[in-house]
Amino acid sequence: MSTERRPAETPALAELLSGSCYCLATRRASRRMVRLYDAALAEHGLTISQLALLAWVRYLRKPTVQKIADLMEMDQSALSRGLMPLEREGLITSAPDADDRRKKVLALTDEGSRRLIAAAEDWEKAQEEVTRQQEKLGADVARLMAGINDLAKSEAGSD
Amino acid sequence: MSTERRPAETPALAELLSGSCYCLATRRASRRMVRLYDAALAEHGLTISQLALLAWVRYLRKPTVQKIADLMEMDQSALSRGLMPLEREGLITSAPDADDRRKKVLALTDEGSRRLIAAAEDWEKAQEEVTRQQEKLGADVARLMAGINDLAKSEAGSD
DNA sequence: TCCATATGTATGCATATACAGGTAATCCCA
DNA sequence: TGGGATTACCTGTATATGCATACATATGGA
Repeated sequence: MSTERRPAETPALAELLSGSCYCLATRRASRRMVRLYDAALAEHGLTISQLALLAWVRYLRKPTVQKIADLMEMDQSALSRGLMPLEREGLITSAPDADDRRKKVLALTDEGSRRLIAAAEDWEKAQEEVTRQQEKLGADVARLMAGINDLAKSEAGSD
Repeated sequence: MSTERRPAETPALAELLSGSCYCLATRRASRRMVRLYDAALAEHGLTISQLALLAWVRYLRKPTVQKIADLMEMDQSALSRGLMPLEREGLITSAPDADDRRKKVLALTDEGSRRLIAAAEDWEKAQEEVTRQQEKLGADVARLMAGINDLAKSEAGSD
């Protein structure tokens, strides 16, 4: 009954490109955010990921690779690699946990602490800039954040 | 007047880790989405990025690297590299544009077209799965999409 | 026509990320 | 207490991304 149509005209493909793909839309937004925040932090020689990592190390009582990976909802191996430039630059040190020598316990160096504090100020500026953009865009983006936090729900552990 | 406090207790750092960083929240959501969609497409040997790229190549009249990069709001160099595995596997071919030999005009192979169509069905399933999750989460995530599309606004070109 | 400028791609380099597989350390139970 | 199962981490491999830069091609005046 339906008229013949080329597979190309699959509704799915049109939908995919129309901007309604949750994954592509989210990733596009992510790229945009990362560019903005990384630019704001560039003068400190840190990326937003690295800033978050430093912050977790400072925050946790006993920061280990797996612990932080869980909190950031990332693969442990990715986190492990992300550590390297920070150790290389002397912002972080590590040592095996005395209680469980499999675990690698991280710590900020003084320099790491300084960089973290300094960069956090510019992080704040980026954060405020997005807030201002939100105001221009209306309230939708406030709900956006609520939505993202529901969708990417991760129960922040206590330790 | 204010009591002394360690820099560590900078409000900014607490805010950063609390989940209210737009950038980190968006990226976390992105990672989650990509895992979901990539898993759905794995049997076709395609990632969500690659699927989108194939779809654009099929959609545009004269698909070039820069054109698609603009549409996907990505750096041209990233797109250029993303092309390589697809050309290597024979899903895409390329040739210089006769009118402007700087431009690289892309085209799907038959195999590329088949893979695209087949994978689009599983993309649809992932999309539906997210939709179902949204229903469980309430209406917030619908607004999430609206927000994302505002925030990551990109005017889709005509060509 | 010739050069300065602009545009389209590719490459070098660096981080971000995931999955698989390997090793060491721990745990737990028969 | 002797292993098998589990856990924590690392490394190999591959894609995803961006920035700076190098190159070739176009384009537009002078």
